[in-house]
Amino acid sequence: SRKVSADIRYLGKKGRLDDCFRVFEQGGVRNKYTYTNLIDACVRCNQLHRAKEVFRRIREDGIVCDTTTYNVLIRGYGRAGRLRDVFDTYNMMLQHEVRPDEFTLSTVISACVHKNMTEEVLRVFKDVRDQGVLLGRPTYNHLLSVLCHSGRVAAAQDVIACMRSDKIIPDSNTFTTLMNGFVRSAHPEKALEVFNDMQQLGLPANAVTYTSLILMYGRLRKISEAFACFDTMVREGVPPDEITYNTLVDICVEANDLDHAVKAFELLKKDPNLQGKISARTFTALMRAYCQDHRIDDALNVLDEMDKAEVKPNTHTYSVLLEACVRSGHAQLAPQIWERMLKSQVTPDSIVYTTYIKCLGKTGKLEEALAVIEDMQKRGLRPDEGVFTTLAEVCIAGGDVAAAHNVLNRLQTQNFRRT
RNA sequence: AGUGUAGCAGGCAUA
Repeated sequence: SRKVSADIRYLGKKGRLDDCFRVFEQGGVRNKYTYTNLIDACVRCNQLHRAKEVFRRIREDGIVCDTTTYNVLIRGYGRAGRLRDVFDTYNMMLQHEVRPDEFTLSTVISACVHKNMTEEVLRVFKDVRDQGVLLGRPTYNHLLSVLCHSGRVAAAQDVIACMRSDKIIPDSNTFTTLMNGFVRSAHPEKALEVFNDMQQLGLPANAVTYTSLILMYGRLRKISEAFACFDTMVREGVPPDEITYNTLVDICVEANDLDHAVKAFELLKKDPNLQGKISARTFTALMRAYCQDHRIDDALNVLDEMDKAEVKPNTHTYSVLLEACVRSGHAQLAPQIWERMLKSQVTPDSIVYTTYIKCLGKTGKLEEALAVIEDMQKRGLRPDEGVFTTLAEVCIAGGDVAAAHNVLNRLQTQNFRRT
């Protein structure tokens, strides 16, 4: 049983879901461990419908599942953004008298980030605490981050009080987490207050802390303050890391400030700690800056620069480029770029495919666009809702309504809900 | 035995 479970887990992490099922069936061991690992594998491979099916089979087999089984399923729903199912599963768990634990809380929190579901999160927090479970610092930090994100300052203060009564002293990470929550809330400037509190308590700020501050200035469209913050960081002896630079470039792009984006990129090049090593992520950020300015040539130059530096582009690189082609009226360049992508051994994902379909549609290549589905399947990729939706739009724009219907019918057979 | 846990980018949908 242990071996079967371990194999399923290993294969699931590798994305080899069919092998997981094979091992499960052939292993002949059916208990809560093998079942739970199988569900987990389905979730990791984004095959929620199979996860649900396995969960149903547990019951039919008369096996009692435990907290972990529910946690794994909840995580699956959370990743799919299906919040109602998250809480339905949670309630089912309580009904069956399976006790939620720290993992449950943390999983629910992850599911609720970016959604305004703080009441529900607080309820789970209360349930778990009522069980007498002592929570660790990471879980508290996680919880605080969601609360700040939703602007629930008072609730966050209550949680900090709970933390202290559990003898967990808020540390630098706690404060940084609070800042991050606020930066993404409706009131990014609150992050600065937290930063000041932190300084007063004498807690050290690290690269994450300063990067959050930089992001805050970006959100407030204060680019020069963001750069000043970067200078302070360096002066205080906190070495910026790659994410700091990426953030700097990104906020300039958001603010439509190409000059500063280039400046941030130059700063990175000069950083002795990074030794001139520039990742695909960073190059892509710079490309976005040019793309936003409709400077496709310059964006393509960045691609050349990557080749020269022997940095392999990734799927983001190409989706950014292709999207820029659509937006800047250069969709005719797409097939060339696509070939270049394949040549550099980048395996396109659904997002790159969707963007490519947009390009093909814009240049009236309906046939090619429709052929994309087969191309994806040949690669063992399951087209997602975005691919189908875009393809249908392209058909309609091309005046072929029948083809659009066809696409939507296929979408239904693929187990997707139509939106 | 198994699940979660501080900062970054792309299409579609959603507001």
